[in-house]
Amino acid sequence: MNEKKSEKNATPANYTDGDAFFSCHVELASKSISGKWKILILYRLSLYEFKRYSELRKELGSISEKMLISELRDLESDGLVNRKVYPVVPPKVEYSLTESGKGIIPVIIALRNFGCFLKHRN
Amino acid sequence: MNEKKSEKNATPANYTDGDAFFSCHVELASKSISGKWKILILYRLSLYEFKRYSELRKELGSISEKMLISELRDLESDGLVNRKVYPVVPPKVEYSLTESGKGIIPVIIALRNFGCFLKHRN
DNA sequence: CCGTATCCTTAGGGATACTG
DNA sequence: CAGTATCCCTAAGGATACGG
Repeated sequence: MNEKKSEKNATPANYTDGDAFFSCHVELASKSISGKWKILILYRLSLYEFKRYSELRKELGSISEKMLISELRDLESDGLVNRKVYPVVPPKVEYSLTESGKGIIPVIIALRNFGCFLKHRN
Repeated sequence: MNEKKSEKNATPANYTDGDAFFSCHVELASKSISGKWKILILYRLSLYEFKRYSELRKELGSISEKMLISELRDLESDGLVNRKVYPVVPPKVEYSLTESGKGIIPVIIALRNFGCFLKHRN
């Protein structure tokens, strides 16, 4: 993995992958989580089997209705999030990660670790 | 890790962590890579020990001068990227990941895997 | 409860030209 | 080569009010 490039230091990381392809994959993935709220929403969803709209809203704190719903719609059309409507009154809607959506979990974990590291350096 | 929540399904992920803290870490990390180009820049830097400005620009293709330089400045002041100026003419400037910056590598790898997975589903 | 609909503001980002 | 300096514009995001 870490092959010597010069006599002095090793390359930080060689992912042993076709370069253009790799970039493309990273790009693809990062696009699906772009925006101020997407990863935080996905993170929240990853903590529960199902999550109601109102709960999500409460936990995310400062997000506006508009943003929450539009981000959820994006994630839904990307196939990362499932929306389940119960035909009851008052309305009940539950969101959850799809199988594809669960693929984001390792990313979230890595991000958590990185954030934790950032916080405690110095 | 995956404790049963109902009789039917397991919780997708319980990170066995203080919830508020966790969210905070994820948020912190995601802020430092927000923006259209940051992860792609970090990814590029992670592939090499040092990378010259012009090379970076070439590899990133469609990025504008303004964006590249401002993203690099952001990353620099976040302590993720190092800028080394050689007092020669014509000018030569090399960018590299700091030790903190290298902490992003697992995130990039996870993103790559996720992107790869997204691409090949169906 | 779960959203829409509007309006509004800012900043993210791009194009181009110029400089030490 | 490695940036600055401008100008410009769209869309991301926020606040609020209303609707099924």
